[in-house]
Amino acid sequence: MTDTETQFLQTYDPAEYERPSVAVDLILMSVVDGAPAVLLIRRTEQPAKDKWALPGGFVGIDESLDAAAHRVLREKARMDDAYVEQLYTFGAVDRDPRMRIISVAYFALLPADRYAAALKNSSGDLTLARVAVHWPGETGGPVAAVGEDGPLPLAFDNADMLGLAMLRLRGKLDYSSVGFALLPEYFTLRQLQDVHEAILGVQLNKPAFRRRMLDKGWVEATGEREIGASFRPAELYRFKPLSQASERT
Amino acid sequence: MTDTETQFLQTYDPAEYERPSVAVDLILMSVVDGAPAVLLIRRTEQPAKDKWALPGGFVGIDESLDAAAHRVLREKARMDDAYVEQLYTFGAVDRDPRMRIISVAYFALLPADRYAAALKNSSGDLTLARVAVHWPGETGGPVAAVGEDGPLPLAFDNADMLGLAMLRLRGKLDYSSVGFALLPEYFTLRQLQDVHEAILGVQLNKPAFRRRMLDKGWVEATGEREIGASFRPAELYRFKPLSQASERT
DNA sequence: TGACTTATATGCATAAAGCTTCTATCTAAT
DNA sequence: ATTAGATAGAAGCTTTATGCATATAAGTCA
Repeated sequence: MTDTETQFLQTYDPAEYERPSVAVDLILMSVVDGAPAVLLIRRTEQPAKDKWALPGGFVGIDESLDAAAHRVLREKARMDDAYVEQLYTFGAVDRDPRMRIISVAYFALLPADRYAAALKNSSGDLTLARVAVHWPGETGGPVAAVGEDGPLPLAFDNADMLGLAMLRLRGKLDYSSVGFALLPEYFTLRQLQDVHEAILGVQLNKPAFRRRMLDKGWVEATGEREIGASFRPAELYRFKPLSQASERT
Repeated sequence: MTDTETQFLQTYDPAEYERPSVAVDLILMSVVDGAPAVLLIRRTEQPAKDKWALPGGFVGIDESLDAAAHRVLREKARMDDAYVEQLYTFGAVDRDPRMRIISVAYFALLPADRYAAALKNSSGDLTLARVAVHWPGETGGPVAAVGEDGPLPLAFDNADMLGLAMLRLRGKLDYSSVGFALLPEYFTLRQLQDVHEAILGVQLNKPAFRRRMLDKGWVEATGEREIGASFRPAELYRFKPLSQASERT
């Protein structure tokens, strides 16, 4: 910083504007039993008491947005090392009845088996709800969450956040490697296709899907085969990031 | 709002967290003479004095993010009625030396001829700088702004914002109708192709481009032809939004 | 051993996209 | 009036991606 900049700072009044609160919300998704799923927390306090909310938290004054998202992932969702990507910032004036809160939504992806521990210790305030998308393709719009015993009412604008996350996921699935964040390290091409079908909500053609995945160069055959299959075991593949950094954001 | 929520609000302390400032920055782009261009404002105050910055402003406590973006478009960029879309939120702790400022970047598009009035009245503090993208395809990364007399140094993280805007634009150009926001109401297919080539930074095949545009059903022939052309005048087309709402976000 | 089921490969039809070439239509020069 | 020059626009061929049907391979289990 230059000397003149330092001088400037001493005369600057940062209290000139009334400031909103800034939060991050996490759309932590997975694919469970052939359907997209999202991690929700039951609200025990007002507002929106007893509704279900995305894990979130306020952004600290000395904390970057990305750091806040990872902190929420750790502390509220009890997970670590997920694929995390900023999604959209929700800034309607009345989106939270308490006060003005601007929320930066992040979406995060983890394979289904990574949720088991967190859900066990949660004593019912955490749940991995099925996501019910009622629009075709990439139409967009809010989506609902469904638990074991029916629909789970979502707090605030969380249905919109969830809808936008599904939209983004559908859009990125085919030209980026996000899909692999939903699978364990070793997987069969059938599992990969199941994940794609769950996210997209459509059936895909098997030979074409397989060809496309292999042609993209994202997957690497291991020579190993799955075990415990009732019939012919499929070959196990591994995700192989492209050497050329040629992915969209 | 329920009675219990009202009761809750009376006991809630909104001053619990130290809050960051929230701003919006506008990447207002166009295509001028076959090259992408962006509207910049010369900074006359510290910090980053004499550097060039994207038009921006703080978000009012009773103002939505989208409303703030449109206000900046009107007041700082002196434009109205542009295509405006939220891009990304920049939240690094030290991105502004004055204080913690989280900035929600919006990108906006206007045809080149719409800038003339604003630039005339601006007495040199506004400029429409050429955007120099040095990465191919959708690699991503910061990009530079170039004025009449060479590079224009950008303030803060504005080069990153500009880079992300170019990336998003490249990504959306082919499957969404954003390209038409850069053209006047009536345009030739050649003009449309020129815009696409400027944004993408590559030459496109003419017959293929024409077929694709016509097949998508986005353009509508008017029967009119351009005037003043030195040779055979091309037919004028008009943008025709699809009846089915089938666009990605 | 053979029926059953899924994995994997192959061949064909269709559709989209790139490339080349041809024709049409205007201006401007002679 | 005629023609050269330049671009618009159309048509045909080739290549490539994708959908679909089918054949073969490789396991389990009765």
